[in-house]
Amino acid sequence: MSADEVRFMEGFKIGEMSVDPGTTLLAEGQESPWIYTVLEGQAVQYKSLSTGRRQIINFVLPGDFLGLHAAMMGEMKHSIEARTRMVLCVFERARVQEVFHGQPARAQALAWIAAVESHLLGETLVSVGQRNAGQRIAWAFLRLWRRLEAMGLERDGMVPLPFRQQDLAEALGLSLVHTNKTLARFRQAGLCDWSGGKLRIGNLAALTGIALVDRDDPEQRPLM
Amino acid sequence: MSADEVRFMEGFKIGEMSVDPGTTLLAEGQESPWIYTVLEGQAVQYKSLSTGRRQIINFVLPGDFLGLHAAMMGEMKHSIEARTRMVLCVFERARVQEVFHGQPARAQALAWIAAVESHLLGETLVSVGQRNAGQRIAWAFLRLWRRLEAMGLERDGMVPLPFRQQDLAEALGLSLVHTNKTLARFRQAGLCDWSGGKLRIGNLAALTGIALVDRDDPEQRPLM
DNA sequence: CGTTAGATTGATGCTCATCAATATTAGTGG
DNA sequence: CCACTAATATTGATGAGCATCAATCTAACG
Repeated sequence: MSADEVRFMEGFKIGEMSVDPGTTLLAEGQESPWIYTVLEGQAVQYKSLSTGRRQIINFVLPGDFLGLHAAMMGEMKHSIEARTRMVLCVFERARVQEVFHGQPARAQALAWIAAVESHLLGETLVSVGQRNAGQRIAWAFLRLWRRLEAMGLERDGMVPLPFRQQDLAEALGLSLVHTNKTLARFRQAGLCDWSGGKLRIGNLAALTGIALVDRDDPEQRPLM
Repeated sequence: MSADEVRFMEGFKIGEMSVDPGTTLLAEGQESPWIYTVLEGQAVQYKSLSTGRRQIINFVLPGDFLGLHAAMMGEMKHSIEARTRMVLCVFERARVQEVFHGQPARAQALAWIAAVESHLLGETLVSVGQRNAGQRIAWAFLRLWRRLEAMGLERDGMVPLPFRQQDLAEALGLSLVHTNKTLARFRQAGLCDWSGGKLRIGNLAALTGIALVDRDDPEQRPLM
């Protein structure tokens, strides 16, 4: 996935950009003239409800492409908010059209990105729809761990995970309190420890066992 | 969306195909040589867990494109099972590559389809993650009603909805029993009546009020 | 050193899952 | 055309998981 995104951006880049934590990169309903890929930093992608609730759709990691909906549909269908300082590659949204005329590899990469996004959302839906709190958290941690490790961000058995418990709760359709208590149980059981913005997996096998309610093989998955 | 799909298929079609209810059109993990668009009939799109549970990812209606994941990623990431007799347009998966070389409109249509799919999955995730049983069902009914009505399938104030309560439950992450009881409440309240494979909306305003916990305007949405 | 964002912990009760029957409908073969 | 079977829908009872409310605690920061 990352390889495709890199291929997509080459020679198409407008510039680089650096933003502070808390910055809203793209806003729901907005017709941003820019789209991005993430070089450094992490963010959350969410949808808001009028009640003030939010559903976090995805955690944004280095290598991710931002603005697919803006690129294809003109406007964003969710918002993206930085959780750390971030460095981004900036592209002009309007020029996405060109890609489909005469740049087949890039066009395909874009469609690929979209297909993978829908695949991952499907997986998330399964988790939120069918699993209990512990299973959802275990699943999310493993998914994040794998991606971050694959990006080479693992150090001393830990990966950077600079989100709030509230973010995780909103990603998994849980309350903050229940998320907190489940995290405490995991920590006590030595399964994993997420604190200070770092995630450490204490017992990979056990955590996998909890998360593995589906038919996926425990091996590395190509799309993560 | 439907318009794009039609554009995608023209002059690319291999043949038509008719299947009986219960047929599995595409199976999770399978590398199908075919992809489809739906001319008639309805189906469910789901992912299975090893526990026997299933998460229904989407209800498939006429006009839908089937096999995006197979087209872009080689293998299906979910299964599709017919719930009625269906008539389908059949295409050769292998030829999807050609689309990106020299058929920009079709390539764009494909990317559009993928983007819309990810958008709709995001909406579903919000529903399952943030709303209670009644809200989820109201939301699902309105979504289905709009699409079916837009397809011209409304008749006598009813649209065909040939799914089981179990299907709806699995789509919304609810138990069959609770779904059934919520449907009974809705029926008694005169909000809507789903029985005999037909959905009738009794009180559109009230149902919308229940479902409308988000910021969407109550008007027709372009992507449905 | 006060202020604020985030994390933690306890108490309470509602929503919803689960178990278990029974009712209904549709489909099938004699 | 009617018993027989299987699939689906319906209803009641029970309790677990989780949301919610309300404090308190910790850490970062100007």
